[in-house]
Amino acid sequence: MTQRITAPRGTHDTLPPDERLVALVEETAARLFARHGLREIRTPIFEATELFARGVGTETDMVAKEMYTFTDRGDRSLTLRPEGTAGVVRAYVEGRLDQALPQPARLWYGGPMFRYERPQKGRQRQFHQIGVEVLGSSSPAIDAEMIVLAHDLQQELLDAVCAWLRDCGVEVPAGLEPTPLEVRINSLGDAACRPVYREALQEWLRQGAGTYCADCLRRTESNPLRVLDCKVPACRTRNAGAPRLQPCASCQDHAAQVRALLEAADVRVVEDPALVRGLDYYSRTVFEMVPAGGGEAAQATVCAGGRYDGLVAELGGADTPAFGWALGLERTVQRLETLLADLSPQDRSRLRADRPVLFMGALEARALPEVFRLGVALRRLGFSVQWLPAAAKPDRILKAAVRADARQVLLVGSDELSSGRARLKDLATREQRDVNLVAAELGTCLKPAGTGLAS
RNA sequence: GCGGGUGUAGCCAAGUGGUUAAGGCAGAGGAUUGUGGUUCCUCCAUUCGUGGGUUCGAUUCCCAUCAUCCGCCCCA
Repeated sequence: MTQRITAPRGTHDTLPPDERLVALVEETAARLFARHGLREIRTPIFEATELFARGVGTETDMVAKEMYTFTDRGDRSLTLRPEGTAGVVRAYVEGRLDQALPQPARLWYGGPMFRYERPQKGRQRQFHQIGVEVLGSSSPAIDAEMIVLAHDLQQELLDAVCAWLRDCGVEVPAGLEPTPLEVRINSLGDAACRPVYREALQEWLRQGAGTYCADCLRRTESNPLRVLDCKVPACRTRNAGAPRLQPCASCQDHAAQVRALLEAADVRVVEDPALVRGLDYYSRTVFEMVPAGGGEAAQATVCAGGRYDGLVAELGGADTPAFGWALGLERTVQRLETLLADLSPQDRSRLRADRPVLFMGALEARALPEVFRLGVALRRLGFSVQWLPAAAKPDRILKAAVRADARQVLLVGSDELSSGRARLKDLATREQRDVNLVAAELGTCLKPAGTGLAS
């Protein structure tokens, strides 16, 4: 046998029934985005390397060691995008969306991202994000609106999956759900107050240098805020006495308003002063959604984002405040999968996009064209129809119909061909009724199947 | 990038330095003579992730490699 080619490390195929889960997330998100007036934006999967270096920050791990960078035949340095925001901002500036769209511009995107990392559960080299970006407003109401959106999306997803299971005729397992998410939030300050704090913190850390772990010593110089996030117990204790950010008046005000608005929307948040994001562009509000109860799974952050008021200018646009977040598609699907975890193989096999309303089979080869013709006509009328592509005995067709989870079944043999009539059987009630072999007429006799969200 | 675990069919999984690698689920075909999920029968790994080595002989021991998982780093 020839050498088999496998999927590259850190990539995966999406196979049924997960493909439905993925589509459900995409559909649900798109629906919710539309309600918020967000428009989709599609940007290239690769960009000039310089874009990420400047936008995300040269010192970040993402840029320093995780980029898929290559040189094309024109000797340009290009990089497979490791995140979505930089590309969207680039397009916003390049496409003059500050003028072409009413401000703030409300955008969403989705697609694959690439980071060269050691794969683990919840962390792939090619993964997918769905994200939102609102550019052109510094209002705390935007922060709050987008965080509420992220929060509500998760609930809608659970509802959508449950609805889908019901449509498939599968019992929704009681009490079986993913651990609830909690929204953690922090303010990083702005261009006025953050540098001052950073300096002060760095100074404080250097004084106590001897008592910190090696990572923290390194981070003291590269990214002092991150020291506060260290998990080593000794460092944690020590950090309790670290100076806190003294946000300037406007930052305090901003944070307070975000808090108040979230409260008004009944979204509970956990203030987390240690919350630091790994990308340089964040300012003021940052947040992430993690399973409540803290650290069971290491790679469990489902959604994260924040305000990035300086990025647009950094990338050559006008001074434009903005807010955005991204959710990890695989991590989201992983959570939803817990709803399917306990299903029997029988139930599992019923998980499909669309339950057929009719299953057809030919009893003799000469009836096959008629079955085919009817099937085509019914599908053109909008019905979900399946059939056995070869003549078979009745019990065989019935079995196949049951396995396809069809509502009704129609057998066509020589008797039916000559009379032009056949018996339409309901698989649940076993009742049969006489129908003409005319698609339009047949259509009126078909019982609607559960159609899920597709309808 | 660092440290560790695992790798037998689509899934779960037994197994041993020695001719033919259990079993279950799923899948395919058939029987019960134009009407179904039961039952019954048959089939479904020349091969134990891959490549070397040790050995008379390796799925079993050793090395390498690949993949995956856990922790760290970091992140969605």
